[in-house]
Formats: sequence, structure tokens, C-alpha cells
Amino acid sequence: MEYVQELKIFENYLAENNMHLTRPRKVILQVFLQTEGHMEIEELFEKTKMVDKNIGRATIYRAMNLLVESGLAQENSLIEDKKCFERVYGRKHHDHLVCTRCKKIEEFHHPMIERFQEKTAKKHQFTLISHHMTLFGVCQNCNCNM
Amino acid sequence: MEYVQELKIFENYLAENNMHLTRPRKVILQVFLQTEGHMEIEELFEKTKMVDKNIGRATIYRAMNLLVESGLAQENSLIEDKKCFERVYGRKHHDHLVCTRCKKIEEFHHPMIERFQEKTAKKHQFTLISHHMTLFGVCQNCNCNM
DNA sequence: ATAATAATGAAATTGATTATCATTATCATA
DNA sequence: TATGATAATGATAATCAATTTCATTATTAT
Ligand SMILES: [Mn+2]
Ligand SMILES: [Mn+2]
Ligand SMILES: [Zn+2]
Ligand SMILES: [Zn+2]
Repeated sequence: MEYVQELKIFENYLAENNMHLTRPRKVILQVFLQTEGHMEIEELFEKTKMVDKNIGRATIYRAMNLLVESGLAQENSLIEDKKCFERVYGRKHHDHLVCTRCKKIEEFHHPMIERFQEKTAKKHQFTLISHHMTLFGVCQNCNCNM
Repeated sequence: MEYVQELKIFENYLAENNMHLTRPRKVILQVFLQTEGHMEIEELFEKTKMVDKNIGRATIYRAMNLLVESGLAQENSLIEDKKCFERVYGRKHHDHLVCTRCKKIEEFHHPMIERFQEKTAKKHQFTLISHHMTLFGVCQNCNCNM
């Protein structure tokens, strides 16, 4: 089994909360870790079906919440009215740039922006917990082809 | 009638698109302009009912879309799973700071952040169209009372 | 007024997510 | 290794914001 670290983390999280590492959960973790980028529930559902066609959508929703709670996954709302997930364990924080035409997603990190966000929160006497920042635009490819 | 400017803009937008300034639309505009801050459809629906209890929710949804298209309103998704609107005509662009405890919303504008967003888009060869940026935290009030 | 067209509101539909619940799986312990 | 307490599953129903449908009503140009 690959992803030994992530598996350990998930196991620990489950154990701490008196939950079990079941087969469906193991399959969903595996599929999640093997998928690149930003994935939707439906995509994960389709992929788990290839491994075990009995796993239901509800179990995917539930397992993804557990992965978020255990710190392995992050929930993004890059698309209106639909959430998507991405790996966060062992990766650095970043924000997103979305092409409104082809939906391509690029990632970026801007330390200065992060700094100013902190300062802004402090100025408003807020204890900053998190932030959403997404830039919407048209990518070079889409710009040329239209 | 107050808000002559906004009314003109709405009338022009409608005329340009072969639509009519009907009574329901006029009422909804009025209610929208008289409401401070960030408002949800349900809130607008309740308020329009006081003026004309026959106006349906669907008409509010439709009218708010028109207000967005005409440049009078902006749609925000500060709360998960629900959109809210705010006035933009005659106001400056800003982003939001949301208290996760009491849901208080504060507004801020940080020119440097905006500048860096532009630079980031350019670096990725994206033509920047818009951005979402919301900071989540705990306000001073909520910090003290807990 | 009249005809052509646009708008309305009630109700149905959609689509993502969550809850319910009978059934099945897990695991500590006898 | 059986057993019973508890957790997890998956099919299905429920939710809920938002959109669509459609028969009826308003609006406007003629
Ligand atoms: Mn990402
Ligand atoms: Mn605002
Ligand atoms: Zn593109
Ligand atoms: Zn607060």
C-alpha cells in the first residue's frame, strides 16, 4: 500500500473518534489520493465504482468529510453550487485562478497578499481563521481561440 | 421617487433589452435600494410582501438577476449555499471579513492586495475579470464573550 | 380597442447535499 | 470463535435554494 503516511493519519483520526477503517473508507481514501487536482464527488463516485461498485454516494460524502476533518483533504468551492476536494497533506497553502471559459484551474501563492490579509484582520480586530481567494479570468489559450 | 439615478439606469437597461419596467420590478428595486447591507432573497421577499403581497419569489429571483445585469447589484456568496446581494452603484469595490460566530460582515478595501492580484493574473497570463476574497475569523465581540 | 409580445406567480422541477433507517459489518470480550 | 454492543453502509427519502414551466395577466405599438 502506498501513501503510508496518509493512511496512518486517517487511521489515527478514526481511532481517536472511535471509528473504524472500513473497506469502503480505505477504497475512497485510495481513490482520493490517486486522483490529481481538484475533484468533485461525482468523479470520486465514478472512480470508486471501478474498484467496488457497491459503494454508495452517501458513503463518499461521509468519507470525504472525514478526510477533511482528519486534515488530509480540503474542501473548495471554486465552482458555484458544487464543492470540490483536493489533497492538502504535504502540500503548501495556495489560492486559485480559474478560467471562466474552459474552467482550467491554476494555483498560486502570494506571501504578500497573505501578509496583508493578516494585517487587515488585525486592523478590524478579527482573529483570522481562514480565507477564500479565487481570481477569475480568461486563460491565454481561451483568449487566443476567441 | 428617490434614487432617480438608479431608476434611470434600470429603465435604460430594460429598454435596451426590450423589457418593461413593471410594477413588481419597480417595487423590488425600491425595496432593494432601501435595504442596507447584504440581503438574501428571503429578506427581499418578506419586504416586498409589505408593499405588494402578490409578488412571488420567482419574480424576486428574476428581478435581482436583472439588477445585477444592469450594474446596480452585486451577487455575493458569503454564506455557504446561499447567495446574497448588495448595492454597488455609487459604491467602491470592497471585499469582506466575516465573523464565523455571529456572522457579522465587515467590508474592507486593500489596494495593495488588488495590485498583487492583478500581477498574479498577469504572471499566469490570465485576463483578470473578477475575484472573490473573503476573510473568515472571530470578531472582537465574539472573542470576548467566549 | 386589438393583436403581439413580455411578465407574472403558482406550482413543479432540478440538482446537490443531508437525513433516515433497515440491514450488515466490526470488534472487544467472554 | 461465538456473541452482543455499536458503528457503518447503501438505498431511498427529504431538504432547500434556485430554476423552469405554463396558464393567466400586463404592457405596448398600432
Ligand atoms: Mn488547489
Ligand atoms: Mn459588501
Ligand atoms: Zn481557459
Ligand atoms: Zn462575531
